[in-house]
Amino acid sequence: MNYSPVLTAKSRHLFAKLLDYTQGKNLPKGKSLHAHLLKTGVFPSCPFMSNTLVNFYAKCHLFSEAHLAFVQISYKDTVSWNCLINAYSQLSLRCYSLSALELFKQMLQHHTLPNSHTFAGILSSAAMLEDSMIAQQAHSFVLKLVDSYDVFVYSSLLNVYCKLGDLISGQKVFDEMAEKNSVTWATMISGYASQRLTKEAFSVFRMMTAGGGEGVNEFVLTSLLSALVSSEFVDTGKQVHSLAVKTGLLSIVSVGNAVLTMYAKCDSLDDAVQAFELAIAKNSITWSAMITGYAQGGIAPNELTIASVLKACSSLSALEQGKQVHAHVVKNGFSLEVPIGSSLSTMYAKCGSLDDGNLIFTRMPARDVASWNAMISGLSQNGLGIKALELFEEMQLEGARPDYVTFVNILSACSHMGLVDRGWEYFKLMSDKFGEAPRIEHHACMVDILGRAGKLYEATEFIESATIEHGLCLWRILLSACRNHRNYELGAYAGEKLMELGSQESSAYVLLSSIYTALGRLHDVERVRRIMNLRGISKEPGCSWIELKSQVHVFVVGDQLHPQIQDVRSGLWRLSKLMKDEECSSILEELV
DNA sequence: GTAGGGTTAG
Repeated sequence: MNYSPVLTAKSRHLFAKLLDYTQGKNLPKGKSLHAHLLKTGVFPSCPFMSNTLVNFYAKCHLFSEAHLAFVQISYKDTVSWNCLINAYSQLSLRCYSLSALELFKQMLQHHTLPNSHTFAGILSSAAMLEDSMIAQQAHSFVLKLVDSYDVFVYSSLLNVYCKLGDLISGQKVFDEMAEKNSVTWATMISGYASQRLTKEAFSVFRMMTAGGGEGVNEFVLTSLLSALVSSEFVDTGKQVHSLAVKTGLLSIVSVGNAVLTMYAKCDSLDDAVQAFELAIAKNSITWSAMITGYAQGGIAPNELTIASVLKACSSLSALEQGKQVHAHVVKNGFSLEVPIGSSLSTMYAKCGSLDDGNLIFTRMPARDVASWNAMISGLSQNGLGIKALELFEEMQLEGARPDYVTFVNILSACSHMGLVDRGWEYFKLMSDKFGEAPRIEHHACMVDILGRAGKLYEATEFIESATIEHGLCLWRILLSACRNHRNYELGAYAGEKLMELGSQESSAYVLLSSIYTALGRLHDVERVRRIMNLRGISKEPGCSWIELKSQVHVFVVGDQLHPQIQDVRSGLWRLSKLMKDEECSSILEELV
């Protein structure tokens, strides 16, 4: 069946909607439009509607859906292939770059002619893989198939040569380009910067700004700043810094980070610290840069700075960097008093290095409540709940006064170990002995304790008698517990409460509708879905990643793409079987 | 009518 290339007014309207959903990553609406297009036969026979659908799933990061839609398209044209190839190459992960190249091979085998859009993606995959063979092959393809000097393709080509360290070829491509834009300039500058060719990087920048400062953006500035790598450039660095202020670009986090790093590399640690303290936006890179700056600078920061850097290490679980700071503490002869001792033990405990944390903790001349809390929570989170409770007793013997955080920690320890009575005991002790009114966190812990232990009606009664605001999260915890214990009636009750209270969490709605499905109440399933749509709540695809040998592996729900996905699945199956005996398989069942 | 390129740390 061939589809007429001319769209009716109605189809044109639907097409505009699909584009709209793609931009807004509106998964539920896009999916229901997909179903409609399938019913009317527009998908998979209408080429550009189908291509847009592939792109829609790719933009929503549902790659298996995108792949499936792509496979189903009746007549795959160049754009169909490009949608999928570029979706993979944009992920900037080695395994997906390989998938992009594999698709390109298949595209050629299907006698589909690639065009400039194809090469933009293929070249960025080649850059990701730092594969010079692929780069050269793609280059000769470009010379044959892309007639004009397409600025996208040539920027990618320039980029791949820069990544390979071949600045001769890079400069040649750069010179040949008829049209240059900010991306081109930034790429050329960063190419020279990465080879520590500071003079060349700056001469490119001067060429760029010769006709006024147009086109200077955050990419250009960060690239330029990265070229300033030693103290001889500190004055130049200050000029670039002031340019960043003048243009207002300093408020962008990447620019702020680059300024900080520049000062640290130019041995101007005071300026780096000032840049850090004045930074409007900070992220993990900011902290990382500051820590490295201290580590390389050899200048001893004061106690409070060390403490705040250690705190950053804790929240980022940055054990290696935390150790670097510890080395500084030792080298510069700081004592283990508060705040340094406290933040050090906290850092080790939060990073899961309990023995080191405990060592610091016991050596401290005096401990503040934060160090007690950190050790207690470290023990509890690493499966040593009994030890956590013992430490709580020890804390009281030493005369330290527990605060509300302490109680959150010991209640969650009780929850992990299934200690219902102890939980109640501590919950009451909190107000009776220490005059601390239980907060929402403590209520949440209690619901969790009761829920895990299967005391679902007691938990319900607890929630309904609680005189505390934000009861929403309590019902949410109960709902999960009901699902785990397969008490669907009570689960439906909790779910209805959540909807009534106007929960915005997609997972609550999904759970509730799955409970109604299990109960066979299909019109209720429909009702929940309707309310969810009405309130504009969409289900974000679950995504997780781990780092192995400096390579990040990403997994999305329904993933078919990871090269070892079969091994991962069979591994999960094995684990699930093992866990069946332990009666906790419900968590894994959803994964497999 | 649908698809594309670049930066900062370690």
